[in-house]
Amino acid sequence: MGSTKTQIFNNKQNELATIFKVLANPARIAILQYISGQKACICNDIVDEIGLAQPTISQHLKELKSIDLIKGEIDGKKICYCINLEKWKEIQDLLNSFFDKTTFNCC
Amino acid sequence: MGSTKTQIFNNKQNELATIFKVLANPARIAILQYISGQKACICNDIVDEIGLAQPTISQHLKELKSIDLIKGEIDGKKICYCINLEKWKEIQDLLNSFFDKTTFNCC
DNA sequence: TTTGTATATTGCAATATTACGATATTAGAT
DNA sequence: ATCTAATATCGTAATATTGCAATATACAAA
Repeated sequence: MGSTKTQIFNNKQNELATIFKVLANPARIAILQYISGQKACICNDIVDEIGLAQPTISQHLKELKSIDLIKGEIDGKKICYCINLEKWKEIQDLLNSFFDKTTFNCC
Repeated sequence: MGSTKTQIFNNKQNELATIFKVLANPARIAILQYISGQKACICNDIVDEIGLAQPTISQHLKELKSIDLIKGEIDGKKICYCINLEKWKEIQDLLNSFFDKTTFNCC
């Protein structure tokens, strides 16, 4: 008890929930907005910008990476984090198809 | 420590995160899909359909109601839950505007 | 090769979420 | 009035998430 019963749902439902979960945090929203507005995206800049401790930011970046929403290119001792545009669009389409399919109403 | 530091983020970011959080559960996804495909949407039907206990479903419905994603009309001793189409579209637009604004890339 | 800087990982405390049994509430049926 | 069915609420156990200090790693510069 306590954990989500993923076994009783189908893959699509679990996948959607996972995507929503990654986005369900204001720090991660803020990180995505910040990354997408910058040319050079370094973790330490994000730390200064967002106002959370460096390990916390690093953890959030890891979660964003877990669904390939961002990608990090190593650049010397820094890492340049970028939006993964391809995946970004793919997820937007997936969410829209969820919203479009679930629109039929009963009342 | 432990709870999200909502104070350091702006209203839009927190609002988006809250919406994503409500959607970040396969049971709630399944409930939305089920409700939208039915004409008469009663909680007990949902319990049978989803396979979670009645109090659990009731709690999930409450969370969906908390952002007005669904509305429940009392019908005798039953309650007819329906997608709130207006809010549904509003949220879809909000998410799309987030995805569209955050698309600019650095790499 | 030591030093400094950027980022990741670990471990842990605080808090939130998920699920459900027990119980309450509400309303129609008997 | 009492019974029954549908739904909500309460209380609680299990698990997940958030955030951070401490520490590790990786690399460039001195």
